[in-house]
Amino acid sequence: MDNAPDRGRPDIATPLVAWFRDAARDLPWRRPGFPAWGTLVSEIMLQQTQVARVVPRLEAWLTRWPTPADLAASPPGEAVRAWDRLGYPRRAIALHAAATAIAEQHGNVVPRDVDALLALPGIGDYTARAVAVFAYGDRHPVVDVNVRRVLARALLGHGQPGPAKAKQDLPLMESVLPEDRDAAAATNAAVMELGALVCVARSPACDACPIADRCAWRAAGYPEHDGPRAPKQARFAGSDRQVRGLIMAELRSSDVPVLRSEIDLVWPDDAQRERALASLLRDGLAVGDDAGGYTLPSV
DNA sequence: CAACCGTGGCT
DNA sequence: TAGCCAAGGTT
Repeated sequence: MDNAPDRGRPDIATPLVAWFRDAARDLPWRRPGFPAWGTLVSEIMLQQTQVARVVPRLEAWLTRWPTPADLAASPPGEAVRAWDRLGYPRRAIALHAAATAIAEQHGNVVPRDVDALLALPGIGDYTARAVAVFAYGDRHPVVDVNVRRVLARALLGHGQPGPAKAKQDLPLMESVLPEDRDAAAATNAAVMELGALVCVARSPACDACPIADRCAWRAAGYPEHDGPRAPKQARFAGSDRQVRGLIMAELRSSDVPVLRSEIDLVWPDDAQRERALASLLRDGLAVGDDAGGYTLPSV
């Protein structure tokens, strides 16, 4: 047990892991024996998507496709349909492609190596490490928005994390991790859970925080955020994203090709509708057939 | 690096 | 209620 903090920083790992043992939510991917494939699917579903919306889709997904090869054997359009309304349906296409690569190039076993995971479509810096740590118990820093916020507050004394910089937070999280593998994995999960349940973006529950006594932000009197902020999300109403979503809803709900005349009904602006449809075709989320209809991808 | 990519919960 | 925010990734 080596929990010695680096660089004179306070030890947040020990109290957070102790807190996590009691406070951790009972989530599917924390069940004993949960497969690495399930962890991979869950992490992709969880990208920018709340836990409560993911859980039911995840369980249905794993029942239908218990291994990567099972998913690879279905058409990608079925993955898009099962994705339902989780949003960012390109993730479903990427997950299908990742499953195909795992089945064909990795013996149907989800890779354990971070670089091998990074080479899969739809898997970036966060997801690769999350799979290596949460599915395989390896020792890597896992940095998502929750972790960035906890570190910004507890260690740097900032109210909010700055814009996500290229891997700048990885060394900081690394400095928090105990040497021991299992303890490091638990610390990753605990910091993330604190950010999700207690050290939330708005109205953090500092009274219930297990590291309030060593929080730099609290010690500094909760200064307002000064540095650069993360960029604001683009307006959704009236956006191309909304139009894409409306077209995708049509395609998902139809067993037969959707005619142009039906797609024309989902949005009044011709140019924007055409732009959205073209981008869906480009992304492989929609396919045009010979008869001028559109479907989800069947191959 | 900035812009883009869905959908819904929460205050 | 309008806006913020969510276990990010790709281009």
